[in-house]
Amino acid sequence: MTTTINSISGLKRTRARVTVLDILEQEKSPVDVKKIVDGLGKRKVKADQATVYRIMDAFYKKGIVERLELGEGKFRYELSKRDHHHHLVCEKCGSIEDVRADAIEMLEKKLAKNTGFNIKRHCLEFYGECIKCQS
Amino acid sequence: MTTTINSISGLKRTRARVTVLDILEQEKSPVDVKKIVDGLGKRKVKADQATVYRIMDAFYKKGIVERLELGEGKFRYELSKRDHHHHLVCEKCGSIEDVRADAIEMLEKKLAKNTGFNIKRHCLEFYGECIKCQS
DNA sequence: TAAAGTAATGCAAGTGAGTCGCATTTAGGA
DNA sequence: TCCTAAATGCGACTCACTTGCATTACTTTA
Repeated sequence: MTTTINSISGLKRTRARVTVLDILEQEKSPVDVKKIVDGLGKRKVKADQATVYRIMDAFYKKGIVERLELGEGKFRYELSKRDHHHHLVCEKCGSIEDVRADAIEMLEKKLAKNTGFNIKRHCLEFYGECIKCQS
Repeated sequence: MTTTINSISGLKRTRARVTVLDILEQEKSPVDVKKIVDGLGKRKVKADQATVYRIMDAFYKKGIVERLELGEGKFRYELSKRDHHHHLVCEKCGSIEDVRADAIEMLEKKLAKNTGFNIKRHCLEFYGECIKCQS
């Protein structure tokens, strides 16, 4: 299934935006803005970095992408998938694997009930060493 | 219980560092570097921001403080407490409450077993609306 | 308690991520 | 095809954080 801008009203279907979506679809790991700008360049689509920041911001606000902070002091983005998931971040090689953790949803409900806090989303990431780096 | 630098070998006990620890003890919520610099100023301890960044980095590497990214594009710090906890971040007023979520530890063990990933730490934060802001 | 050596700091400049204002271009509806 | 709001490019700017280097000040040891 490919993500299209048409499916989200309010955003014009520009060359840059379409190509950004394409880049996000190719990538299995969350990407930063720099990588997106590079990816656009490779595809002969020139777009200023300010434009890319604005695109990512628009996509984020529309819920088209998720925005992650992985302890690097910058944001990474990935397409919002239907299956909510989290990440295993290797602190040695920087690889990022997806991982499901359904138990969180229940925990979230419980916490909301106990604290009265209206929890809308959460962020759960695991850091350590991937299998390759353990050898 | 007060945190002391003596208890962690390898760091000199300077005025700035002692005062930073004091500031962290006073604060219930995780603080950013700006607030620490301000806090030092209020206590008549002048310290350059570069120094504060170096102090926080040293504390973080020694495990004296935890370093958090709460979706703001900057880091916050809090004293490493014996009881591991997470945060409820209000997206309206910015308040940050502590919350325990022991279930995570079990989940982490399970994930490590299933994936082969050597998980060393995790980051779990909840975002939404606090009770006050719900009125 | 003074000297010495190393770690910490101040200062100033630099980097990198992200933002903003404004003039120009373009998508897409009339 | 025309018109207009939305999107973009460009340049300058902010903000978090870092670095190099000269100076200061802990702490050890004599």
